[in-house]
Amino acid sequence: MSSDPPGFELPLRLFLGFRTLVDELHAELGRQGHPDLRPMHGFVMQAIGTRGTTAAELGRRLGVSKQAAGKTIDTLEGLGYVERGTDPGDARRKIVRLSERGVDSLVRSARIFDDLRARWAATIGEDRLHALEADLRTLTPPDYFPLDVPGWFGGYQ
Amino acid sequence: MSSDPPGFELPLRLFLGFRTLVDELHAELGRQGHPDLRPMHGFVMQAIGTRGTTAAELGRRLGVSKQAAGKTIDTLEGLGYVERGTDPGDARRKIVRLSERGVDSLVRSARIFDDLRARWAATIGEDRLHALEADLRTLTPPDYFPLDVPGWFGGYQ
DNA sequence: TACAATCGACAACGTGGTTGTCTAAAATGG
DNA sequence: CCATTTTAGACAACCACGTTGTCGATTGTA
Repeated sequence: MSSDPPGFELPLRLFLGFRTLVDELHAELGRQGHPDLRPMHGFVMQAIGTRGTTAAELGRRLGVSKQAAGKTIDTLEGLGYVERGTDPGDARRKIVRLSERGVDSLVRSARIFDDLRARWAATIGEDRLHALEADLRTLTPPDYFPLDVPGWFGGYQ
Repeated sequence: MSSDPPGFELPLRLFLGFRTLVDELHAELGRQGHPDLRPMHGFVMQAIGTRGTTAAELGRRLGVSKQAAGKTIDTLEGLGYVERGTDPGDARRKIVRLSERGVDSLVRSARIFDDLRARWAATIGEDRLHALEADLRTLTPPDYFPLDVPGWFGGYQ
């Protein structure tokens, strides 16, 4: 099929779709009181979850070292999105939990993403969007959540 | 429509699709003699093009400072993928051109991406993949090529 | 009880990004 | 024609995020 698009357009479009959605999310998030959040912060907080976790566990979940996870937690703690506590059953562990502000940002993010999805559905149709999501679900690994994006893309080794 | 997927799945799937394709590209690229290329290098070389460019122009094209573009060129030059030359008509400008090795990596990348696209077409069907590409083309800006990914995602401001 | 494994912290380093400053060369304008 | 502004590239200082290596403290285990 010589009429097929060249293969390099596909990754570019996927990235642009991702970037467009995330940029619009953060523009709106900024208007709603969270101007200092970066794209990766949302993924990290999602990975922390409502039950909390530790730096080492977070690192494993995100595919980065525990030191890198610890630094990111430092940043989020400085911004007021997470809080550190102790584990009564294990003096080594320090539990990281979302603060009220952290939960608020996740709630708003979910709502904004729903709105953005609705706009996409209005543009190409709900059936087409549904098919797009279904196809991507087929083509991508199910439980994969890599968050080493800066290093992965730019190359820290 | 309470049966619609939550909005946050869409950006995640788009990113995973992008990441899956690029990871498989670089795995194969590594087997074909280019093990030290990072994801961003391909985008940068694509932006340099066969006609060559300058650091300042490259920075404008990629949305980063000329200093950042210059550093990336330093890296690619050290890896042997680009070469610096002078501009006979303007002593200030230093033209950056793809080396033979750089062109080879782009040719191989294009072929590998075509193969990966064919595999996706075999999985979900050429018509569905065609629709997916067409929809993404509708939903994303046409001539946008942002390469500040590490900073954009992680946050250098 | 001695030993191994785990957690969190610290240090050193590499890479990519930024801004600011500087010199040289080119474009502009009176 | 010359003075001024603009542009390109190099250099330095700095920040963010990643890595590996090391360490003390705590927990699990043979």
